Amino acid sequence: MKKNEVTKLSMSDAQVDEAARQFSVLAESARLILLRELMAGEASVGELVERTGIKQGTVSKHLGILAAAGFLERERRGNKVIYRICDPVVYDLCSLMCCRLSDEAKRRAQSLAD
Amino acid sequence: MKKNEVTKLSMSDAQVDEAARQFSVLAESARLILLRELMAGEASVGELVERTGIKQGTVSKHLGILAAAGFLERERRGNKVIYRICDPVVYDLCSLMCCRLSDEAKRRAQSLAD
DNA sequence: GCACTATACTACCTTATCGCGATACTAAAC
DNA sequence: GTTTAGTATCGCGATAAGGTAGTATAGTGC
Repeated sequence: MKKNEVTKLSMSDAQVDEAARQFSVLAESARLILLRELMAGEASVGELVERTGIKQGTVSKHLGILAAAGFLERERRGNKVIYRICDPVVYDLCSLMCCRLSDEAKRRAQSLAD
Repeated sequence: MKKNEVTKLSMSDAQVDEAARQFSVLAESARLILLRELMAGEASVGELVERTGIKQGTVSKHLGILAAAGFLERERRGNKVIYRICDPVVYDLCSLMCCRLSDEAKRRAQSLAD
């Protein structure tokens, strides 16, 4: 499957639903913050709670959602659970979105200059 | 800003919020369906209503959301309004997600084989 | 101006999901 | 086996978003 062929007309409605579901997993500030932390390397739930200030239950829930979506993988290590990014696509998706945001910012600055 | 530097640790919480908002725009089946149609070329609201079977009010609303997010641009042509994709990033984001989905499918098939 | 078509806007209801607190589970340590 | 730290889950209230119907606005042709 080549990149530019994939999205043109070949997606079934079921695939569209699934894609939407995948995007919705990334459409949450808390989850992006967790991903951002995990981009620096694997971490346990407790470490992420400490670093982000998000409540434990909430962190656990979001990590579960990210793992269920296939972005993260879990590993039990003693009485801790380690999460790490297991799909490099995460980096690409976030990079694209970030570039897009900076471009938008430039565009808006341009508009203001008029 | 280089691609692989962007998302590592440099995003502020405000940028994360904005990124989440952008992803949430794509986290909707109806909007992905409209994007899929528009990937074949520009189209009017009426044409999109016809092709997708989605109600006019709903189509108009979603097109408005996509345009507000900077994915689409509007052009009034007579008594019709034409929409078209104005940000090529859309193709990349959707391609990445589609490739990811097919990979996931393969992974799941592999798991079933065990 | 008047009818007709195309698009946008508003209000309402429904559904989904977030964050939180409390609680239950799991594994190590004693 | 009991305790303790770490993690997961459940139930709740609140908030946000989607879909629809109805209405308003804008352009076209007579």
